[in-house]
Amino acid sequence: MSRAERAIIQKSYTKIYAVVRKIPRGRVMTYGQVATAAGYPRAARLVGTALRATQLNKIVVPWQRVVGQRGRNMAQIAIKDAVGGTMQKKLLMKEGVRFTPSDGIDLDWFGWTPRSR
DNA sequence: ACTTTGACGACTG
DNA sequence: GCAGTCGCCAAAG
Repeated sequence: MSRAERAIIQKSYTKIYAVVRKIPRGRVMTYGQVATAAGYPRAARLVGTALRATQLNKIVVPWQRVVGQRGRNMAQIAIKDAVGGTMQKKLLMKEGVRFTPSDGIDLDWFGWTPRSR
């Protein structure tokens, strides 16, 4: 493990990863919800930065379960990061998450919060 | 030390 | 529904 990795992990990212790791299979959380649950109410961007770091540092977290507003997938992730054609949408569908015609997710059904089940 | 950027979100017009 | 603005906090330049 490099110094850079430890440095990043030790910071508040740990809280964010902890939250993400708790998301059950087949459920999703929005960036905003994760930020709030981690203790940063309106820092949705921080979550994005944190998840980005996990990929660069090969940290294992179910990042595909973190989606944008209303469950809408961010276009860039779907296309870009497809390291091997693995898109977030595909991964989620594999877990049983269903998408609306406009690529949205019904958060009332698939959404999850630390205190929901 | 300062500025820009970023897997975002809420609010406004 | 869409475009513009501001807020957040950390990393990168």
